[in-house]
Amino acid sequence: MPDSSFPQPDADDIRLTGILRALSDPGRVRIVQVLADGEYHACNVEEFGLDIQKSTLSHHFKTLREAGLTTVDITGRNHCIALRTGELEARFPGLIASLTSEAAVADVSRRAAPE
Amino acid sequence: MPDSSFPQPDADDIRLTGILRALSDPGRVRIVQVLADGEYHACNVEEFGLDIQKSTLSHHFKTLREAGLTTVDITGRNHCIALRTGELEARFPGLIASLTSEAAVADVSRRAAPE
DNA sequence: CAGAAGGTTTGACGAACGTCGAACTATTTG
DNA sequence: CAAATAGTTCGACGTTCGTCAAACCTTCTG
Repeated sequence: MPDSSFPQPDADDIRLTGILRALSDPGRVRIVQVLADGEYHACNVEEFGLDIQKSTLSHHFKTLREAGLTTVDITGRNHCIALRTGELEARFPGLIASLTSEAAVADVSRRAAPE
Repeated sequence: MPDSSFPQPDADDIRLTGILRALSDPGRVRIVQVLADGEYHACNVEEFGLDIQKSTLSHHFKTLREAGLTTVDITGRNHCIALRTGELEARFPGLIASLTSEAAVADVSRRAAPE
């Protein structure tokens, strides 16, 4: 059960447009791809290698969670997030798989257009 | 071959982040879903049922085309667009299929949250 | 209990975005 | 050739977004 102070939508309330809106930022796509291993990951900057401040990262976490993509686990002062893989697959079959495929990860890793 | 005055990226230059950026607008997602039948569709407002002005629609067409999602065919004064289905599938397998699945179309059709 | 550690929240700022109406271009029709 | 048609481009507008630094809140540690 998710922590009540970090609300997330019910599975039925996850909207495709909300997901796509959340994934319009390359950094957030990267986060989802890192989470694709199904594990919980610590909510710190090093974990995702994103060269942004922690307040910005926290904002991205919030955006992903409110879109229904992630869930949070809090133990002590450590926050961890994970993909809601099962619920997302049930709702939009194949979507997460295609976004975290080898081709997708390779494309996002190569950040911008090679000049 | 695409018309030179409506440039589109080569298949290899289609970026996932570009696609997701283009699809962050619900109207553009809707357009892609209408195009999912593989046919060319006229570039007019009625075709997509989107309650926006034609200048706005044209802006959406441009965004989709520059992201590599669509291609244009011009005959006389009629412009038609189609999804670049094959190239997109080759580049990001399963992505378009998941975005235009029955579940995805149903979700986007039900525009906002039911109160 | 004082301080450190791990993240979140707040407020502000500039950039990017969706939208529209008006002007424009090219083609077809009378 | 003049008017109509199909759609794009331009310029302007209000809004939303990503970003950061600073303040904040909990939990852990000495």
